[in-house]
Amino acid sequence: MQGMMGWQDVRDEALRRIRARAWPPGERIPDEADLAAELGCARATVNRALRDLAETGLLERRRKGGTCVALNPVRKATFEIPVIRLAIETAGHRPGYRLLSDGLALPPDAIAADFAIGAPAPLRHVLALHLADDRPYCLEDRWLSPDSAPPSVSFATLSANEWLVQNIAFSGGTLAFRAAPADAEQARSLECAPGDPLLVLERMTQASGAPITRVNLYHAPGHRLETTL
Amino acid sequence: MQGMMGWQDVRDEALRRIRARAWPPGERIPDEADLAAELGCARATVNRALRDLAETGLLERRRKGGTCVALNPVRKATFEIPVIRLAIETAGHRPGYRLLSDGLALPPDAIAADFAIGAPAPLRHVLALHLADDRPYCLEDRWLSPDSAPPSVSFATLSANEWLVQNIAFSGGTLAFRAAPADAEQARSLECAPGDPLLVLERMTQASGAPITRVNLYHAPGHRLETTL
DNA sequence: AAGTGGTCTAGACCACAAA
DNA sequence: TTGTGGTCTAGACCACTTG
Repeated sequence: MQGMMGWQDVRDEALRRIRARAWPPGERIPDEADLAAELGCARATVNRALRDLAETGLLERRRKGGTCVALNPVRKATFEIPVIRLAIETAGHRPGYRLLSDGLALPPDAIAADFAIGAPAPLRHVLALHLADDRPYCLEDRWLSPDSAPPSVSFATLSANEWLVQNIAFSGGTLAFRAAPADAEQARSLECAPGDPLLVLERMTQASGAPITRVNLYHAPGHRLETTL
Repeated sequence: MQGMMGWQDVRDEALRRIRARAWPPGERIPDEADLAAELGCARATVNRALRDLAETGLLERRRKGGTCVALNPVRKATFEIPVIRLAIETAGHRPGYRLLSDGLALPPDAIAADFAIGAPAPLRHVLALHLADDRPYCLEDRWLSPDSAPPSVSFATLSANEWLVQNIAFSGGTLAFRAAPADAEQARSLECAPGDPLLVLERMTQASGAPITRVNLYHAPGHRLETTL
């Protein structure tokens, strides 16, 4: 006995063979049963290990087709999207929050399209500024479906971001990054110059298929969103 | 028998209870054995389902502590980072590539720090432009460790991006997004105006602990990086 | 038709952390 | 100390897909 082979050990051994080109890119590797026999463990253990590598994009698995080393290992980067206030605290700063405006308004076409509204209808529009150590951190520009938050809910002290996370059953959505120049209003809020490049995070949130909220987060110049591969 | 309960069914049922507040945020849920008995399946099946929900941040699990519904569900967004050429093709465009410069140079301090170089030493510096339908798509600004690519390797027709993916055993690294104004040279390459906001993707790649390459990808104005939650 | 991964099961032991 | 999740096992059946 060469010691207990846990699924992580099996995964590491497979990784070693891939990196050593013992299993070259594009090649088919032995099937689960053979590997289990060779490594002296159950097939379920091998399955767990190879499934893990497949999830990270290093292996491609197909029934009957077997398991191959991916030709173009697609890197998968994972970002954690916490509540803004927590992100600020985690970075070691004192969070602050200021509601700038809150009322009904006609959404621009791009937003209306996201809400799949036929006829133009006013939506609740909330503008708020998040601060880190009293300096502008990001500008929250949010449109809300009437179904999501009753008008009685005030975002004066608790950000919509936080209220929604705690009160709405989230089920899906999309996320996008882009860069955009600060317009006059954004520049005033974020205390930067108009035209300064801002990192924009666009989020669309749905619950049970229906759009709940559409938010743009305009981050102050210099902001970096980082993760580990 | 109420039909076969697969682990995905168990996961969906748990999701339903979380959203219906039958399992309120912060509360402890029944342990695996109880759920298995209630749902009429094996504990391993319940384990697989709850582990899945824990990975997405909806549940928090601790040995002996049991399983709780997360108080502030941290969303995890996953981006797929393919080879640039494939990203362009996937978007339905014809990929193009042009090497702009390739030679030894002294890296700026920020880059040198990433390579953990004590004394200033020249590194291989590659500038290349990726095109989509003959229009600028992104500018690749890359520094290479001497260990990674032998000087004999030419990036004239095959991008460094692609060569590295296929020839270097990747093991880890970091990724960051930020927004930056185009400088004069970037503007010329990307055919935009100086100062235009660019979405910058900074990537640092390591193999077995040693830095391999450091790249900045400057995306043409208007570029959006999207994903699904 | 047949090979391969996907999953379920029942039982067991272990590791960790809370009481 | 003890409860809970983490994992392994051996065997089984099924689903998909390729030849």
